[in-house]
Amino acid sequence: MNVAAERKLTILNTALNLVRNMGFESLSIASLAKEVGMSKSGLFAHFNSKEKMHLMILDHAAYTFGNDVFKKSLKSKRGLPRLKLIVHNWVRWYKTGEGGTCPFLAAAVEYDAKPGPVKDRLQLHTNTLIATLNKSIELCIEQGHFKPKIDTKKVTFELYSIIIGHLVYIRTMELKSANKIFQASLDDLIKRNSA
Amino acid sequence: MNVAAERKLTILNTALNLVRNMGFESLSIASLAKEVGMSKSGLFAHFNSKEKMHLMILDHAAYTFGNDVFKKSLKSKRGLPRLKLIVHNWVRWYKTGEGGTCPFLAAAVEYDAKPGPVKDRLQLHTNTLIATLNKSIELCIEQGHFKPKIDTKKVTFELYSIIIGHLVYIRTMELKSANKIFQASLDDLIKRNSA
DNA sequence: GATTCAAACGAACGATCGTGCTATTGTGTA
DNA sequence: TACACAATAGCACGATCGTTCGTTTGAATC
Repeated sequence: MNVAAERKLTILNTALNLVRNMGFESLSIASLAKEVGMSKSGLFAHFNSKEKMHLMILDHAAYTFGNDVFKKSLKSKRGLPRLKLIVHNWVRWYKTGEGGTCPFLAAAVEYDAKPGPVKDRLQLHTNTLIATLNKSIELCIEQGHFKPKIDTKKVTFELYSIIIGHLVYIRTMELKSANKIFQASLDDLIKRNSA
Repeated sequence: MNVAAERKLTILNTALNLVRNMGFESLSIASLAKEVGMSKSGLFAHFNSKEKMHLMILDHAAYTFGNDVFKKSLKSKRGLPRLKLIVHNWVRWYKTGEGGTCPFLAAAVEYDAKPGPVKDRLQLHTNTLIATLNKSIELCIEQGHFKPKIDTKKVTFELYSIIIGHLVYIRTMELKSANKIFQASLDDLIKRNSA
């Protein structure tokens, strides 16, 4: 990889980590520069505006998430095994000490009520995420693992919901039993929809 | 009510609205002062520090939420009717145009990784919220509406999850069918646990 | 080795941040 | 009505914000 491209990747990875631990607004260009180890103006030149920086972080988050969660699940057989791996990868995103909250959730807090390019991008990525999850549930039907009659939109919603719920239980409440409860709910959800 | 107390209520209500639409960090003392219509230093005197302001907003959010969602549900008969009203009141919190995201979710984004009094308070309120929800589910068992054998912690988790999920579907994705999907999931959850 | 061009830097800008002061206003009580 | 005191305002502070500018560095090209 290019030297310049590597540098940019380092910046975006660092930025993503910071955003996932303190939100978007708290991430100043100066603090990010210090974290990366370069000057404020030097880092600024990579983005040319804070809004563009936010957009790039959002894109990088989507790219990273797509890789870590969805792409890595392709090595499992399509259908239920793959769906399970997706959930497993997803949950790992929140559990690792290096991780943090969902970057899209962080963006949502600050941008849901602020129309503009950032909110649009956030919406795009969130829609893609849900659509991808929905697709992998449809695959479960196709493979005969789930009942054909189920409402995949509803199942997608429920699965996404307990993942976000798990995030809150783990990070905000720091509940010891969060993993166990989540797993029980997940198993139950799968059982309800299994053929 | 006292003039001073009324003023403080106005300040806190305004602050809460702002927080629910742009997060905690974006809420500066100056911007809040302007919104309320008073001077920066005049408003500052009410809190004496930004951290204390965040704490008071958090407390006010908990108080308001407790009133709007839980206290107002007491007029319904205990058990399932009351639980349904709780959920109804809760969802209304997100749907009104004046509303916004969950203030505790907003705080979580910025404070989950920052140990200190604010995170402690956030944790306290979130725990209380979940405990109260759990209690009202236990009441459903007591009243014979829910099966006695169900794991109330798990049901609480699932109910809380779809409410948060609904919030994301409504506010971030702005999905037209969000209400319908949520209602279907809610009905399903109730049916699964009904005696 | 000279030239070129992008990357990074240091310094500075106006604006705003949170936070102290002191003075002034307003409210409730004697 | 006069007094006491809380509430608010005005002003200034150092720090930090996003941003601009001109300069310096470093690597690739000729």
